[in-house]
Amino acid sequence: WLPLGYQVYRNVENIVRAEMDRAGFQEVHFPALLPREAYETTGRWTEYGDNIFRLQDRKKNDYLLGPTHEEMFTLLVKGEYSSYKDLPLSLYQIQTKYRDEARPRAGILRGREFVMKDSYSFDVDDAGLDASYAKHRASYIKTFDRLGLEHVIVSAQSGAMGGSASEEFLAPCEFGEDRYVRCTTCDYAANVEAVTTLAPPALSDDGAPRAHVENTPDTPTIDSLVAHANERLPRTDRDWTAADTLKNVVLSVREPDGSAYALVVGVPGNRDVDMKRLEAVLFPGVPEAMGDQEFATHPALVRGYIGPQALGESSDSGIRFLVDPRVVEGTRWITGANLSGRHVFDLMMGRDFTPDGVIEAAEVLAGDACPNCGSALEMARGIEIGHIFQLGRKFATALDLKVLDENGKQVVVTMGSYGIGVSRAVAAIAEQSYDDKGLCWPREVAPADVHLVAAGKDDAVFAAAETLANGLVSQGLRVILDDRRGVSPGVKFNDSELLGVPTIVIVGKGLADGVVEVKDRRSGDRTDVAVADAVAELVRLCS
RNA sequence: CGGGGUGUAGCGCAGCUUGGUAGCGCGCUUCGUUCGGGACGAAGAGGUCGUGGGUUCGAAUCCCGCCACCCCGACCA
Repeated sequence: WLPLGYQVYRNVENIVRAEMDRAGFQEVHFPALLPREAYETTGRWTEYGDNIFRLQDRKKNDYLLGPTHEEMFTLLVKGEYSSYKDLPLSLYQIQTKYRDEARPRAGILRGREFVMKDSYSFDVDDAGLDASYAKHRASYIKTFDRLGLEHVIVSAQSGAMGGSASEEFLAPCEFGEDRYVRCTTCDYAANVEAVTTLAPPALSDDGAPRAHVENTPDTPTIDSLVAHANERLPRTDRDWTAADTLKNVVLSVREPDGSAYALVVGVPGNRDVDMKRLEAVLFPGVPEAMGDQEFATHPALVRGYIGPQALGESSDSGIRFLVDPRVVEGTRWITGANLSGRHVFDLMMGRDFTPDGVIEAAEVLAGDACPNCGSALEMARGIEIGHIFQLGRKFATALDLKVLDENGKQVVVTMGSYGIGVSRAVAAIAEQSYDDKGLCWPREVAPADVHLVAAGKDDAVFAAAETLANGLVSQGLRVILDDRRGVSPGVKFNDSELLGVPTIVIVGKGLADGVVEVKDRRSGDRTDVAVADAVAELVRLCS
């Protein structure tokens, strides 16, 4: 962090802290260097996988650099409190976190060391957790508003945190790493990982044709299959499309204990399997495309012509088979016949095959139906700036955090955890506010209130600029004074726009008429202000 | 981890194919002129060519290893 950037960072951190304090949460501070034990107890020493930085001290004891602190906060509360009267309680810290990310990138937006504000709520019952969650949610909205960050709240997957309800705060940005959908009519919004598919109603099988196997040589891909079907086996009412086919994707899923199993996912042929969604629903299992070698050990699988008849845990192959929610009872599909060069047509779900269950793994497309109201969904990208979880009792149970309730009975505490990426927020603000001239900081986070440019060569200009700067500082404003001698005005003007301080004041040729020029960085509007009134006017502008 | 790319002056890059005196722009230093929208002239400073090895009379250039960084994918505040 260089001087001006660090100033912005500190402003962001202070706003986050102020809003936490205002909500009644208390700040604490843990070490980043933590002993292994607590993380071993909750299983996250292994479950968190390669993302933890692990190290040993001189005595060969294991330590980790904290990726998040649920365990430590749980132990803190366990040590300090023992009564329901002490709850509800919310604690937070603003601290450097370490995660050995598979792919750090984009500078400050995603580093392996970053600053996060993490808070944790503790309640005796579910209603209390709901209230604490709502309180954090409201506090986050206020915080991001103050930071000048446009944000959307979307349903999310809880992933490695576990727990039930989870929402993300995303800053819309075309360079964001997260994709999310938003309903065009109702208020539904969700990360693509968490979108639920609106399943069509089941169809009756009255009068439906029997399944029939057809020769479809050289059609290992969906495109070639659809083309072949339209040419040789045309429908009378309309053309075949990829959506009429059932694509069966073969995967190998590795469990945390090291074991692996084969999984086939059936999705309509017009959609790919979205690995992000798949990972989210299979967590902590880790899916990957099945390798050639393993593929060869499953004789039931005919590459390019895999069909559901040979799949399912009750079938001869015993291979687990899950389908997209759109594959409902009575729907008929073109799919592999488990024979090279052949496909089966009118294969009916429920009549001709029965999968082991349903899985949300097909890619989400713009225009898909909203699970709430059925209207079209639109797709956008965003930067994840906050994430809130209802953890429930996972950590409290593992670490035995209990309090006595009003009946004198031990009850397990229920928890929430809430994060804001503080250092990332700096990047998100920059991404949302820059223009073609440079940065354009919202006033509350800007590295200064006023960027004062002394434009000219006369000593009088520099003297007046310095006097004005002192006047502003004495009124509590933060000022950058560009008093470089011998640098042409154009250079200074451009630099002031590049740095993005919200108010730019030019002391220059107007001085002869007793005025300075006040420019709004964002709008570009300029006004002349009498030198005598400048301090008062700027104090008003910057408040 | 899989795929692609880059390391040469403070920054951005050319040179490498075809081995032989290390170059351009910006920035920097000094002097002079200029001074409200990225000024001009003159004179300068500045490089173990990422790193280790090999081939060669000779390597930034060819060969092998390693390291770092960037981009795309899976992971996340």
